[in-house]
Amino acid sequence: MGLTIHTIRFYEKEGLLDDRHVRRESNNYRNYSEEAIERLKLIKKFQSIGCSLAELKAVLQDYDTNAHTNLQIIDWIRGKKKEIESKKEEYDQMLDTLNKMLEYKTLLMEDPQKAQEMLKAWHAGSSE
Amino acid sequence: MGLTIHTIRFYEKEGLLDDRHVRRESNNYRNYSEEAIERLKLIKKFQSIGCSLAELKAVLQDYDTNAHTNLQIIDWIRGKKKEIESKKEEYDQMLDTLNKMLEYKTLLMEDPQKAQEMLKAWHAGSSE
DNA sequence: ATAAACTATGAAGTGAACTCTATGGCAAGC
DNA sequence: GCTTGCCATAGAGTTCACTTCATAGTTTAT
Repeated sequence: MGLTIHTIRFYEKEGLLDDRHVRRESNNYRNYSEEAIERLKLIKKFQSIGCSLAELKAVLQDYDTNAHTNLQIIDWIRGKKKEIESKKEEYDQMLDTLNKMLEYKTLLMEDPQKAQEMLKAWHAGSSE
Repeated sequence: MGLTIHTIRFYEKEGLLDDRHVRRESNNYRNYSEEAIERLKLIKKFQSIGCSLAELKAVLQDYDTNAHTNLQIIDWIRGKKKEIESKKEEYDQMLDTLNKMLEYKTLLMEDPQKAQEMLKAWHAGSSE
């Protein structure tokens, strides 16, 4: 599933997987449960959107101890949603920027003079 | 602008800023041009969407030498756009997941039994 | 039954992106 | 004129997330 054995053991060592996820066979070899696979997928997903392992560890532990922190978890989820939404906006802005760059570079190949003008107009507007 | 002096000097050392951006005064102190500020903003933006400094260095250098690589830059921009778009999709999926988690956790506080049912349904469906 | 290929452990190493330290020059305030 | 504070440099240290290494036990293939 795209993770090396070393990475998974590293996660285990860091406390992202516990006894429920990793059992030992008679020869001391690791045996990963279905839950482990679900959890690793979850880790990959959250990680890909910028969560650190430390953050994930804290949240996952809270999450599965089902402790007295449901409200805190709900807060965390809400916060994450906000983060993701603002990240998406940033991405939209970047797409705008990239589109401008693309337009400029394309124009530069077709009509360098007009490209120059475009550059000036852009610089004039970007001071704000 | 949210960067320490150390970070900026580090960028300079790494070749992300050059003579056009950083001039020296008679006492050898650095003097940053307007272009430097624009460039640092650009770096911050691109970095925040996951570009490495190495990648930025390469692209920026190509970009401002105005060398024979316009087509390559255009390709890079197109590639980046794709990346950003798929990243945005990932974020949407994450929002879904978070919404489900939120729903579950909220339900757990109101009606633990129903929450259990929800969890089972979710696990049954998530095998795909 | 012996070698090849897997598993285990703890610990050291890597690369990215800073961040800090040590040392010293210059400059302004009291 | 001396301290305080900013600037300079080179280089060491830090954090994160792995990744590799050294060593040793286990399983499988020939």
